[in-house]
Amino acid sequence: MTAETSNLKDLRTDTIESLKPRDRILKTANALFNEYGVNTIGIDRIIAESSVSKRTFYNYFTSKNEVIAAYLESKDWLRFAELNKHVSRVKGGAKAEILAIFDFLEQWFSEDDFNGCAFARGLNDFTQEDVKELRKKVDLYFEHWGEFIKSRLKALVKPEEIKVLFPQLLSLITGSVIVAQGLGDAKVAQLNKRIAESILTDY
Amino acid sequence: MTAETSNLKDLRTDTIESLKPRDRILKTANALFNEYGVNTIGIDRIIAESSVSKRTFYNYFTSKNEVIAAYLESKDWLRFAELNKHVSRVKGGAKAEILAIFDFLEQWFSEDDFNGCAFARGLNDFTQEDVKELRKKVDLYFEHWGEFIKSRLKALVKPEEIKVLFPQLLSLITGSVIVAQGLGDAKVAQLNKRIAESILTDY
DNA sequence: ACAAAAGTAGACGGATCTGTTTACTTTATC
DNA sequence: GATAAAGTAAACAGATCCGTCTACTTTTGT
Repeated sequence: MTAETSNLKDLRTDTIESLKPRDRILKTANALFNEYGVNTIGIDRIIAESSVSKRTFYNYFTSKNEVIAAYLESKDWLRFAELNKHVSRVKGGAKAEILAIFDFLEQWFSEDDFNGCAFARGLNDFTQEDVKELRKKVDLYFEHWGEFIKSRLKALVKPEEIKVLFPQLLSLITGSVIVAQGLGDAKVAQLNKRIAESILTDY
Repeated sequence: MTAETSNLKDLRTDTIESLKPRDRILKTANALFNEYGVNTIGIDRIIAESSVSKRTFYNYFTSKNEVIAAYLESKDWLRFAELNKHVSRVKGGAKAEILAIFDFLEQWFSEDDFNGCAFARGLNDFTQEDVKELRKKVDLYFEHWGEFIKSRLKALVKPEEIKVLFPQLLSLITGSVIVAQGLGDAKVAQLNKRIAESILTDY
């Protein structure tokens, strides 16, 4: 995330009116993209709901894709900021930190604006040539999960076992998201935490 | 699926030229929707690539949404037709049949046109009012997974345990899809099969 | 063989979307 | 307080997309 980019965490506590134009745009875009997806939301809608003129919009962003990129960057940054904050309170080493992911997920799924994962969406949305840069943001997000999980696994298991445990844990995480979204059931995170415990039981 | 609707399995073996107009449309739409998603593909593209006139298109389908609906119905029908065929060869009762899902998944992920799950996409694509009917098709698909899995679990465990095991198994399945798509790794299905074995180990 | 059905080709209207531009107003800075 | 920066409002071009329609040709059934 660039230095001049506000992050969404700050924006969440402010009212739209109190924000500067650029942050109003970001906050509105975040809400709309989150609810309806980046494809079905147009620039005009973002402009109207953020009470900003079109000229101002294009003064801060050179294109729609750039807003989407900023949206993804913010999501990525915020998700891991919150995850790290959550995990930092956990005592018990690498294993406990991995298991804490699922408590974090349950919390996330319980937010009233939870609507699936923007990056899982992105796997499907950003397949065309003109959105390759956005697809890179998606890949980055999954790499961040890789860094988070593998750095903990390294303290627990041998390198060969990471090749098994990492895809398994990532499946449990992403599967939780889909099931929570599809069945509307946040508790699935705790059910999958039990599985994570069992596959890490010897460590 | 309605009686006059051809299924995609039949269409796969035929060349485009040998097919009747309606089937050419379906086959082309299937390929394009699968690769680029239903939102980024327009009617004109489908018409051009299926070598059909616009009039003919609208003679068989009253709207774009109707083609998407037919596409989803075909996918749903074909997926469970193949899954049931796969499972029917398995000896070993309900548990073995559940585990066979993951072999089926690996096979699916290894297809060269694998590009994630149309219904996981649909969870995100079909949120607007005018595509409620399409969202219903998505819900139906997940209900079919529920029927498939729960009917087997009933033979193995008590009803309360189904409430735990079903979301867990569905997470492993959907998580496999996302990870296979995101990391491009079909082998994740086998890794998750091990987990499924362990959570069903006492049955 | 001939009429009806089904097909092709493609123009067209109306809507929508992105991004540019013009004309004017407010805000901020020195 | 004057000037420059930043904002509003909205028209506009160009592209795309869905669905309708006209005009013509091919196929099919009896």
